[in-house]
Amino acid sequence: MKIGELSKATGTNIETIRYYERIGLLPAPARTDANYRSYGPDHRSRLSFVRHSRELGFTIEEIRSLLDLSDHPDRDCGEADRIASTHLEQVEAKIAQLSALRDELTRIVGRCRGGAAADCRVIEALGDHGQCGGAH
Amino acid sequence: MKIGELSKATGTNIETIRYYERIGLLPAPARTDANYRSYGPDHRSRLSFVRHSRELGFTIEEIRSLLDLSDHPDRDCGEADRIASTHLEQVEAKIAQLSALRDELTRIVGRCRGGAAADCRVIEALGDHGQCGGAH
DNA sequence: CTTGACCCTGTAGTTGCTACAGGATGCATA
DNA sequence: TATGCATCCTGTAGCAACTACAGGGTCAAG
Repeated sequence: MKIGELSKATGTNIETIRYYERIGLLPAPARTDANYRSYGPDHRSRLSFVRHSRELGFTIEEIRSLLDLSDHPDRDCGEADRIASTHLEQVEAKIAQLSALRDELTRIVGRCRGGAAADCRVIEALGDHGQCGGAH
Repeated sequence: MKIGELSKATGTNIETIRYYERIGLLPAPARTDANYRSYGPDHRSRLSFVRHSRELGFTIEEIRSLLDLSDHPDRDCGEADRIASTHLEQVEAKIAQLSALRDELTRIVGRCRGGAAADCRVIEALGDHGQCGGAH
C-alpha cells in the first residue's frame, strides 16, 4: 500500500508517517519504480502500535523501548510493565495537578460582575498568589 | 534589582525572564552602566502575574490579553472572565481525557506475570486497539 | 591580582509533530 | 496527444514555551 492508503488505514497524517520513519520509529519501506513508499501489513501493525501508544500518552522514547521489546520476544516482559506503570503514575499525578488547578480556576471565574477591569476579581486573583489554596 | 535577584524573588529561571522580555511579555527594564538589567517593583509584580497565570495553564497569548486588560483599567472586565472560563473548560476536558486514559492504562498494567515479551499482555494490548474501552 | 559569581548577546536544542516550497509521477478525460 | 488533478517525493522551517550552551564582559572579596 502507498503512504496515502496507510495514512487512511491508521488515521495517521502522511507527514507524521514520514516523520516516524525519519526518526527511526518505523523501518524504511521498499520503494516502487517511481520512488513511492510501499508498505505491507507489518508496517501497518507497527504504526498502529505506535499510534495507540501515543494516544495513551507514551513518549516517543518510551515507545521505542516498547517496540524494542516487542521485536525481541525472548526478552523479559518486566520492562514493558515498568514503563507502563511509571507512565500510569505520571498520568495520575497530572490528573491530581489539573484537579487542583480546576479548583483554583473555579474559585477565580464567575466572580466577575461585569464592571471595569480596575475592579476585576479575575485579574486581581491572577496577580495575587496569596489568594490561592496553596496547591501550586 | 538585578536579574538574578528577580529570578530568586519570583522563582523564575533567568533565561525565562529574558525570554519573556524578548517576546514582549515583560517590558525592557533600565540598564546599569555595565549594561545589566535593572528591575523595579512593577516588573516584579508583572512577572509574578505571568508566572501565576502560567502555573494555572494559561498560554502566553492568553496572558498577553490578560495583561493588556490589566494595563487598561477602564476596559470591560468581561473579556478576562471569558478567557478564564474558556480555560477552565479546557482544563475540565483535559481531566476527563486523562481519566479515561488512566482507566485504560490501569487495565493494561499489572497483567504482566513476568514471563517473556512474546506473551506480554502489555505489549499485546498496545498493539490491539480492540481491547480498549473505546474511550479514544 | 586573581578567583569565582554573576551578567551580557546570540544561537541552537527540546517534543511531536505540521506546513510549506518546488518538483516528479500516475491516471482519467477532452 | 494534451492537460488537468491527485498523489507522491525531498528538504526545510515553523509551532509552544522554554532551556542550554558558547564566548565573552563585570564586579567584589581575599
